Amino acid sequence: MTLTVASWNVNSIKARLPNVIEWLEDAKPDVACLQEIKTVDEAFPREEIERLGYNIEAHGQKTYNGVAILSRHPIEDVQARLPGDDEDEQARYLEAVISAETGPVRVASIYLPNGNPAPGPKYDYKLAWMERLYAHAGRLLAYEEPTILAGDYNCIPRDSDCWDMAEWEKDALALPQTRAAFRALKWLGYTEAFEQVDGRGHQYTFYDYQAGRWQKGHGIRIDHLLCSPQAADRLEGVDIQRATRGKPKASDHIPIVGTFAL
DNA sequence: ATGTCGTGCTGCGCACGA
Repeated sequence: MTLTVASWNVNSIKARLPNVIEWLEDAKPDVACLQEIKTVDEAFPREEIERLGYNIEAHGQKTYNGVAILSRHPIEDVQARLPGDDEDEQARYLEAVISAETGPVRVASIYLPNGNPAPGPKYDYKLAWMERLYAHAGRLLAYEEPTILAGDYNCIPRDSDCWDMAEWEKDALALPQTRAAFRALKWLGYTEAFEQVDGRGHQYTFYDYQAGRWQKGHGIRIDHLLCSPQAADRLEGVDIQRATRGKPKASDHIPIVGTFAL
């Protein structure tokens, strides 16, 4: 059996609904982790997506942030919010267990803080959030399950993951501390799916709407699938689905889809 | 290069976040 697990920052589920529906019909991911749904759960366009055969769990808020998990298989043990700060009201983390045919697969939909401008309180929040993710991701490894932490990490891992490092070296997405915190997740025992099966430079998942970035090929790779050993062992391929970015009313992010023998 | 989107209201243009 194969299980495909996708991550896509849709930049508003309501504004993006036609694009999301077309993508679900075309790519047919088994599991889709969405970010920046930008809506409260009550206003999530549930029926339109359920009609395509998906179960839905959402953790949203008004205007900003918001994450969701869509799955063709049953969704269990849903956990919203990243542990470690009860004061944190931003909807950036949703975790659940997917009952795949071969057994349980844990997935999380992650919208990691942007952190700009850096330095400053927003960057402090980003680094603190990454520390909380580190602590939680470490605890998840103890389950020894296939686990996929999918999301918009707002981290450019390597110089070759952007078109021009000179434009990014002082940005919260590429600062050494950001990269170190991302690497720390890997040292825990998580495998970054794209790096594992492909690893080429300049395979971008985000192109800013501004300044004709898409037309110029000026993108960055910031959407990632982090796999526990039990998921990494089953990883067969990763696809960055560039065609979605060229569609009318596209999100500024591109879906990344991992295929697992699960 | 202050360029483009999406949201929501101090609302029919603006501020904010990205």
